Amino acid sequence: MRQTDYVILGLLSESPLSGYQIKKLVDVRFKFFWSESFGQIFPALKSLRENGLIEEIESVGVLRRSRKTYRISNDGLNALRQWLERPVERESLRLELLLKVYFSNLVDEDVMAAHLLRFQRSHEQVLETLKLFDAELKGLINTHDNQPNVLRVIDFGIKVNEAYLDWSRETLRFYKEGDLYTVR
Amino acid sequence: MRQTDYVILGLLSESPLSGYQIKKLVDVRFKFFWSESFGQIFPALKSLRENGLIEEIESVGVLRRSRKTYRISNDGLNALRQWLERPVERESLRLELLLKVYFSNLVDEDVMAAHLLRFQRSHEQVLETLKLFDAELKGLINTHDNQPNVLRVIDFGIKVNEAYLDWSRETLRFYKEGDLYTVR
DNA sequence: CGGCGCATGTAACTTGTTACATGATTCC
DNA sequence: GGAATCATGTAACAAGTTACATGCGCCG
Repeated sequence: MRQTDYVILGLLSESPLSGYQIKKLVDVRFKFFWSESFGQIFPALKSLRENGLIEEIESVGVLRRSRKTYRISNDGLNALRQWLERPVERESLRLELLLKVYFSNLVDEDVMAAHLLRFQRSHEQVLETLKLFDAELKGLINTHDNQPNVLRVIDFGIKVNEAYLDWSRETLRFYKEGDLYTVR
Repeated sequence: MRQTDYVILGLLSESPLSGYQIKKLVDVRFKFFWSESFGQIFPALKSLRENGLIEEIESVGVLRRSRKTYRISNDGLNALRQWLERPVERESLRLELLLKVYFSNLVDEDVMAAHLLRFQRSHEQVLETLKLFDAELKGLINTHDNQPNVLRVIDFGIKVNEAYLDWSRETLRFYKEGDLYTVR
């Protein structure tokens, strides 16, 4: 079982979904700390189904396009619970930007400032989105029963992105007023 | 050219190193935002050498074990500079823990508290190490000319890990006193 | 009727990890 | 002499991305 499998099981534990919908949900909800591609999702759905952890259901109701909708099975729910209980094994952060900062004595400070500015803008964007989600969720009282968990996840995003922005503002200053540091 | 190639070129731009030493340096200096395995480093060294970006040199001086030492070539230095100037393309964060928090309404709160505690302890450790580095680097005045850049990288680590810890303390409280939230 | 968004899927590729094989050297 | 560490390397595998093929349905 891959991590992708558990992401899928988790999302299906809330409601039945199609592969396409799963991809969209991951892109929206998990954007700042996770990603999945179609190339991972569809094969995973296939194998989950073969192992009886999910089932294909008829898309009832509205006349939908050709869309396969899946729901989680009891076995699937058990597998999900077991995974949730196991200690977290993977955590990865890879920031090319920090590599460039580390070696930045080899390039012009303006170039680095441009890198930093892109980083800053992109995380300002992320932060803004997270704050919107946060406000939205706090607005409606207890619609979903996992709402408080979701708030914890969003709060992580907010705190970390604020730290990113703090750092990038300082670092931008460092590159722009570089002379103050090097010339004394 | 893979990212691994540039990491190697960057480190070799400071001083000649062997594959094993490169691995150790990455583990120590880049630990909190990057990693490389032997399976990436050795093949990369081979191809960098074939393309003339690095050269094998004689391990002069001390009677060393069988160790191949490499130094960067002019072409290598140019390639490194060009990469440093190109916009950052990759940035990835994958936190299984947040996935589990998101779906944590399906498991016991004690289980989640245990996950959180492990996360917290591991990042306390990282933070401590970073603060030691920081103090050490600030102690000696201008030994390396890229020292200020390195301090910027360390500062990133400190800020982000502090944010992690802030969040994990809050979240731990949330799971431990869960009743306050759900029962009202 | 053309383009866009919805929708599923696969193949090729790149990237990254793990396990293993091998052997030298140092330290106790 | 045996364990730990230094050191290089490969093979197999796992994970992840990208590009592509295909086709439906809706809207202007």
